[in-house]
Amino acid sequence: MRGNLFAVAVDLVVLTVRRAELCVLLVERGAPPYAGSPALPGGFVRPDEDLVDTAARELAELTGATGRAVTGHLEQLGSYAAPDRDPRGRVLSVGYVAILPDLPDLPQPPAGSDAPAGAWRPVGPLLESPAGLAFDHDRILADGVERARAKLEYSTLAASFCPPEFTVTDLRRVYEAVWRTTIDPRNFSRKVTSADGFLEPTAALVTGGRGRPAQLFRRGPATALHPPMLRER
Amino acid sequence: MRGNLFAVAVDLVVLTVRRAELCVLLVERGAPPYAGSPALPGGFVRPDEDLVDTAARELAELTGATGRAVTGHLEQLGSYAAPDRDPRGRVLSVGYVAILPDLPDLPQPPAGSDAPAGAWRPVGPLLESPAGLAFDHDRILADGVERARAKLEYSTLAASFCPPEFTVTDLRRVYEAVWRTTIDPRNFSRKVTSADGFLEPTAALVTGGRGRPAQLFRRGPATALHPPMLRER
DNA sequence: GCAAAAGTGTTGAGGCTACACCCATGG
DNA sequence: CCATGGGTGTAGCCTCAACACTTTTGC
Repeated sequence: MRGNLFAVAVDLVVLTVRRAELCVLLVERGAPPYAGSPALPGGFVRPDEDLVDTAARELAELTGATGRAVTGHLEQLGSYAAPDRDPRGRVLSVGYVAILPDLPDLPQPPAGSDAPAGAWRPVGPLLESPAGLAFDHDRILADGVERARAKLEYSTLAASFCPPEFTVTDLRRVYEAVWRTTIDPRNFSRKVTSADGFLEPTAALVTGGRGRPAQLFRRGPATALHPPMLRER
Repeated sequence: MRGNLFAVAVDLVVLTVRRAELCVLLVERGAPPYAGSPALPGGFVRPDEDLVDTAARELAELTGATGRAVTGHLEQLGSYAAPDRDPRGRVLSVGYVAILPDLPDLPQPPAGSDAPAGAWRPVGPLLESPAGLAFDHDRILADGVERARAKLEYSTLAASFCPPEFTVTDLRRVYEAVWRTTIDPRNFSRKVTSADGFLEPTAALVTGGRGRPAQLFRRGPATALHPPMLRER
């Protein structure tokens, strides 16, 4: 074994859709380096943790997920270990992407936690003028967003942005927000309801809005989407 | 910064196609743990290296790439850090996938190197009865092969398995070997030659085989493949 | 000539886009 | 009644799988 050792951290790209925009959860750094700068939430891997355990623990701390099973998605994005990425020394950061439904009560820090409050920020401005985030988090964020955009095409990941029960329009708004595009509602509806295992109808309808009530769906067992949803080129 | 530190290694899944089979480059471990077992080639990250630099250095040592620019592909696969994956202590391994054309002179160790000789092994038996490899390399291998299989669908990665100039049949044999399937040669030819930026024709033809001589191509500038190549389901 | 491999033409099935049209609700 | 959003029908376009057919070589 060699003498050059690394601290290993996990940083999270937590994504959701709020008000028709793709948003990421950022925290403000309280200590140097980059004190006061916005950053991706993260922390060091503990002695007996595997990477995904660290990611899940961090996510639970952020969302205050005590018991409430968050219906989201969590996957490894990649590792970042440029020699000068952290002035304190050699730190390898493993990025994870988390997808959550829009939980209205999320940005409140759990009472008694030492974690700083997180805040949802639209990703658009962050990606266009990437000057703000600490460390190399601008790049991790960009890679995470690109991963999510790509996976909408050929997987059922979009349902992870939605609450347990949702309408076809809710799902379409996810695609439109993440891809920053518009999709024909009628063709979209036909496509996702006929894709095997994507959506399972419930008995309920949504009333209260204008217009005809919409069918409510739960996500089905499929994870891959065949044929894929096509993004415009 | 915390006191629990990791050694960080890079392990390579080096893939090629030989005799119509997808093969991986394995080495034999010379020292404990797992002395004598086959393993993925790899090594520790040096103090001033970024991860991809370590991967490229390891690959160059394996291929004896002194000057000869290898035309292949190298990309990060993911990180593996289960607490008990290495009996010596806490080791995080970053997997990389490398794609090379079939270089007939590869398994010879470069003279004077301390690296053990690598040997090409077909991946089929390794994936079907995964008992042989050291550490968690069976899983890293499986993940690397799955990455390569998936990327053939929507990228021009297959050309990285070929020498600088190749025929449409060479390219088709790559798909057939990696996917373990058969593809109609006539439809395949039309598809890849009409895909924008995938193949650039050269003036040369290949003679010497039976049948009509084939057009030689170089790889074009495209990296994405639209529309994708479809795998049977 | 014959086998083998490269490459072109054609046809039918199915997915996609675009849009006309109908359904069900709130005001 | 009418605006609004949910959902179905359908026509034209494009891609794909399948396969007949032509081209060009080695033997």
